[in-house]
Amino acid sequence: MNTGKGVRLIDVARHAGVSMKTVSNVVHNYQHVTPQMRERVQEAIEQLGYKPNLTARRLVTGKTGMIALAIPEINHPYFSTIADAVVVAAEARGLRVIIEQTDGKAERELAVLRDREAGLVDGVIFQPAKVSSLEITEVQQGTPLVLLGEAAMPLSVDHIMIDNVEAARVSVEHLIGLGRKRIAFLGAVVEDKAGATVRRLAGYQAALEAAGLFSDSDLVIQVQDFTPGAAMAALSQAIEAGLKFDGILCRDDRFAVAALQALRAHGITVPEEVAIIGWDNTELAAYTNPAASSVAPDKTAIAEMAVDMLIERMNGFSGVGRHRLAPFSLAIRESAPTLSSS
Amino acid sequence: MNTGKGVRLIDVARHAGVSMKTVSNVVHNYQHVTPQMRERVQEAIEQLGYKPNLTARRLVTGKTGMIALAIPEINHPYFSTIADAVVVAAEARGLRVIIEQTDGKAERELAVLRDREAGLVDGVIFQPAKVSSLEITEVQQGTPLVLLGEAAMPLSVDHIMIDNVEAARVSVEHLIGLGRKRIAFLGAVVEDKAGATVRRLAGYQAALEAAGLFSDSDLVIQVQDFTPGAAMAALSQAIEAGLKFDGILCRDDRFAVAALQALRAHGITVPEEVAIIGWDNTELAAYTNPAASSVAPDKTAIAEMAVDMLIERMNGFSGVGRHRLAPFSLAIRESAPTLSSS
DNA sequence: TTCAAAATTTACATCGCTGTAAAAATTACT
DNA sequence: AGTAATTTTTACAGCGATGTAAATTTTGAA
Repeated sequence: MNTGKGVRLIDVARHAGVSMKTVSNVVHNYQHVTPQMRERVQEAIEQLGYKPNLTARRLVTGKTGMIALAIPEINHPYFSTIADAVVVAAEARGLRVIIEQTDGKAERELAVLRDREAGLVDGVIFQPAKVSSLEITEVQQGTPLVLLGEAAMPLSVDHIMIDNVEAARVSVEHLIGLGRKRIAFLGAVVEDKAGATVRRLAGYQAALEAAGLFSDSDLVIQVQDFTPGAAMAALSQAIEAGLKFDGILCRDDRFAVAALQALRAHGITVPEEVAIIGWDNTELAAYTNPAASSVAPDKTAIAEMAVDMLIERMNGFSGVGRHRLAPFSLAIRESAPTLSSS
Repeated sequence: MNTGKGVRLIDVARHAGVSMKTVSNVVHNYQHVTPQMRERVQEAIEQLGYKPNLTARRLVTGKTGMIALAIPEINHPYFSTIADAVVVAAEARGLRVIIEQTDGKAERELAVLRDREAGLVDGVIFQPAKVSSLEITEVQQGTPLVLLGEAAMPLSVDHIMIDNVEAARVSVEHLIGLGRKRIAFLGAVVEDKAGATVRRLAGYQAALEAAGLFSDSDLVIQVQDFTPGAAMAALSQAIEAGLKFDGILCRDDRFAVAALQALRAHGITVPEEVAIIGWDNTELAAYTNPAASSVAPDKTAIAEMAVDMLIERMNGFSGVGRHRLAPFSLAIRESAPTLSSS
């Protein structure tokens, strides 16, 4: 009998008077096992309370059954929803998820890719914030990888995002449909050089031009960083400097919340005087006052596409990077309602 | 040379012309290695790009270096903050975290407890919602476990929460200090039988009685479930039934948001006519309009206490369950400001 | 009944690393 | 210099499961 704490395969085998491999076959539901043998082994398993040791199994198979999800911060309404969706999607496919926070720091993002210790996970889903496409290709070691978001998308790596240009276009179109003529963009974040901002601005401008509206660069409001405080300060300053506008497309829901606060502080009504659309459709948007309309990426779809693509890679697919667009919609709420109720 | 993909310890050993154990010693910074030997091995490690295989290491040591955090849902502002804090605390102590969502289902909660035997993680931090103290003791088999929250706290298991009675008392005291006389509690959730509600109600009542106020059971508002919608419906119904009150202590921030919406829908001003205090001090509370005061559990402290207690258990401590109270404060915002600004 | 083919079961090497105990090299002390 | 004490390095047996190939039993056809 085994002296340690755990019951091993060999303990079960001896107890049932069979070989280890037969027990293993029963555990794995291997088809060529006679019913009576299966029953005998099953009984031994239950009597001894045997639980397979995953670590040992992994050492032999070389698979961990785990994937990593690396995101800037868990404690962010968008990312926590993505994390939720990825965990659910992975679980449905028999995988477990380790969540890694990069804090949006380049160094930590690289650490995720470099994979200091091998064999922790079979693959990685990664939403970068700082690291460039080039750095990713240089550092990536052959561990299956799927990228999320707009920050980096090297041609060689699988990647998923929503069509930001189109989403921005649709949003601005919605504002125009409400009769708005001077629509601002909050905001162009200084540290976000190559990412979402450019695409969203492109869609923003395209919609304006398509409607024959003048796109005034003063209406593109610069924000120092990603905090709501910075957005509120930037917008307040613009208002106080005399900027006039009747609609705002916000870079994310936190900025939308900041915009609501800034407008309220200046006695400007929403949506009467200014209509607002946020981005990400997080819980925040539903709970503000007034509730905020928001671009709604299909987070479940993103997660499922990501996990599926990752599994294909883990199963040996090695084609060039696939770049997919996930669906999105526009969640309509009070801050930029439909025309009928406006 | 190794035919497979990974460079192994033995490959490094041969390359450097030393034994495997010496390489292992260098990797582990074992002190009794001569500097020149260390350098020689280090060079081989770098030349070959060796990464230790965690799975193999685990099989030998029996430690995984990972802990599980089991919570009802990641995508909830309170739990995502806790998750954040636990990940940070664990990482600072050299541990990685697997996050498991139980969806608040008893079945999944039990699965979490049973699962540990499989050697996936070295310990579990678990915030139960449904499972009883008895069930936990029955299923738990000596694997390190630390419980969070108010739902279950078997004597035999380590446990952390804030002093709910005291927190409720302080909150109601604050409302009384603002001159409020009829203070409601939103809400007593039907399915939460033995948990937080009882404690918070006790503190609520204690504060009322200490101030010589009548505690009217009509002011304890029943809510069907934990969704904001249910809370909003319950409060709206109470208002329409003619219930009068000038302050509300809410069970959590989502309820506080719901209360704000219900009051607004009925044209009742906050904080002038009704002052509101939420619970958990999540991001939501800061972003509502008006911003909501909220009971603020010290989430960092909770996470650090939990990880530290778990590590002690993992290191062999086997005393009786320790029950600790984590600090909390009252985050004051517009919905129930300080007297001077009210 | 006999023998080849197919279905079950077995024995054991192997995955990559670490712990142990022993060997070798170095240092310290008469 | 000679021997004991100490430090450094080595050899190799596991950790607990699975994959392979061989051994055994069962089945089917002649």
